[in-house]
Amino acid sequence: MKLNGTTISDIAARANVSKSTVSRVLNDKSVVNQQTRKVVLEAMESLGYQANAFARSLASGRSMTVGVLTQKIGSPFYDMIMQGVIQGFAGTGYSPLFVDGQWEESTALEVIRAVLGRKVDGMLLLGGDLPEQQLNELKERLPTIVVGKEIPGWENQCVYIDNISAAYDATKHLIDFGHRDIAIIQGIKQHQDAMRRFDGYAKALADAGIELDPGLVLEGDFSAQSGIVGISSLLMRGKSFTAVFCANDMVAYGARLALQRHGIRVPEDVSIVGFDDQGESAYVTPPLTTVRQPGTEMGAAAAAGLVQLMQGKPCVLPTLQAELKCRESVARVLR
Amino acid sequence: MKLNGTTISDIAARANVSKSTVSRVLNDKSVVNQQTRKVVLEAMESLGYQANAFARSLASGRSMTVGVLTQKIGSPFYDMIMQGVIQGFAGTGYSPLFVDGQWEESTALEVIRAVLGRKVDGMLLLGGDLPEQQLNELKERLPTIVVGKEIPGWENQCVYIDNISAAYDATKHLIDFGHRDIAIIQGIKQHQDAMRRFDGYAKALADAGIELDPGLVLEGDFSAQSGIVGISSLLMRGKSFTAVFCANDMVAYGARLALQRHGIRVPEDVSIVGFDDQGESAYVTPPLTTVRQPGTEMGAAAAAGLVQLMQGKPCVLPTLQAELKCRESVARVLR
DNA sequence: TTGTAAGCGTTATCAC
DNA sequence: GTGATAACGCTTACAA
Repeated sequence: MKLNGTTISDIAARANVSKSTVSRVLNDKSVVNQQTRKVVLEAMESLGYQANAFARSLASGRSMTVGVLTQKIGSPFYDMIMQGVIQGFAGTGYSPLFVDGQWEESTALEVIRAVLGRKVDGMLLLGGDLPEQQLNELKERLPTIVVGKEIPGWENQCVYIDNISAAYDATKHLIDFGHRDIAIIQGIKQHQDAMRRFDGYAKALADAGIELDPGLVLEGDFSAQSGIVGISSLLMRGKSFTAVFCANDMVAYGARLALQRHGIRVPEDVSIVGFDDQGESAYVTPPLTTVRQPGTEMGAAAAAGLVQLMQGKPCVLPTLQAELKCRESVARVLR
Repeated sequence: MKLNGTTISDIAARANVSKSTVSRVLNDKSVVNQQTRKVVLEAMESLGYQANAFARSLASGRSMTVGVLTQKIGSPFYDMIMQGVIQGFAGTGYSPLFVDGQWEESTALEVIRAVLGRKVDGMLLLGGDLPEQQLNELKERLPTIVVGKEIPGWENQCVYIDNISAAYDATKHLIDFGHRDIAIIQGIKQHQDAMRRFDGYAKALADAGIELDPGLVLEGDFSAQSGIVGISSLLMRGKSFTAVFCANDMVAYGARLALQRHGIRVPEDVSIVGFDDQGESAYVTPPLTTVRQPGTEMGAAAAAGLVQLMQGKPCVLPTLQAELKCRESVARVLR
């Protein structure tokens, strides 16, 4: 790992060729004499040459960098996606530049500006709620793909799973196990995923001929704390229920804890299903039945698609399926 | 959010000044006439100017970017640190460029090369085990700070907590509660943190006059699975123990699950303490008693220190303390 | 306080 | 196949 400031000229001199030729072998595109190429390569090797990415970008107009806007580095689900994104770009020559929008529109706009100043060749938006106009301006300007959200008019530039049918399946699973009084603790209200998960829940109930009881739908914000609050509210009001569908796994953890605090057993007395299948969920007690979102695959698919787009090729994004992981937090209700 | 390719010349023309002047107001450093500055600023505003970071870096030699080598984006503890790093750089003008070493030396070296090609002004190393020589070459070349690890000869360039005394405290807590047969499920063997946590455990036992029973020390790798395996091994061999100190929280989750599978209650029959205090730990059942590592603070401190270093100032890194969070996974042993 | 001009390390366009 | 040479957009002495 030599760490010097060797430039293209140095190696040109060393190899007795012109800068142009060096540049050619560097970019591998145009044809260079086998022998010449070899000499140049050797010169690079011995001088420990490392191309200056800035000079390259400035001259070529391409940065080989893509901006990745996250909403909160550190959230379990987006971490999976980020992993996938990293994997997806590995070996493509593009480097992801992560910036964090912190769930705030103004912050998001600001970091996007910053990243545009770095002349990224493309943009990956992980979740988040940018105003439509900004979104479209972005899309106009450079290849952009959105992960974890469906946006009208962005067909083929969004990677997401069908939250409605995933939530439908989760709820139906509960119904199949004999549950009828199924509570739901929701995610952040304006959040697209949260709304769709509710819709799926409602639809499953409707299809099973179960009337939706507003007293069983609780607000929440994707946090464990909101799971605790949700259960407490239910209990305090004396609502009877045998199952809870949680907006995500963190909410499920909180719900499970609150239940146990009240001496209510999971799954014997109350069943729980979560959403996301974050890493811990297979190991909590009882192991959580939850909807697995293929986060890694989503990230990787988005990255791959973006690379296609940046190379001017059309891109086809796969339709990814969520999958219900049946573990041990759901039991058949005794009748 | 205008997204055009306006350059310094455009705004120079618009403001009837030279490029140099525009550059001056851009960099805020040298003195510019109040009136002139105002005109230039207005021109920038109206044209939606966004400086080209590459051209800037190429000309100035500074990139205002720092490379952050992570070991595995997505691991709970490093996520906390990353959060802190992002916060720490916010508003400083520097942007972190995250690259992932994947716990592999060759990968790490490769991504470091890549990041050096991007002419980062500094490096932040989050954990990881680079060979000493590479490390020192790096340090020679540019401001570098290591987080989560103590390296001899890098005094004042490492941010870490004292794992030995943290593990000592955790173990002592168990001892204070009357436990004497305390098992430990370790982290990855060569890992510095893992070794120190073992040392702290051993020291606490020794200080309490408890002989260390090799049959109670289990290998592990920081995964939940290794927690399960550890407990199973203990049980299979019929070892008697009343407490388990786990290398991290994931291991603790696994241990707790394995215990429950065997009908052993936590904390009534066996107490557990973890390490890290990842976000879920306060909400699992029972809420986990664990050592809280101030990950966010560590990341932020490292970032702040690096900024100092990059500006040629000396930096003082704070000594951060781990803290035992007593929750509900530890009980007094009945005698 | 402001302007001129020489780079910074590459790529890209022409000739040769 | 290869080599000049002009960009690329900005910073920075050096003058004015």
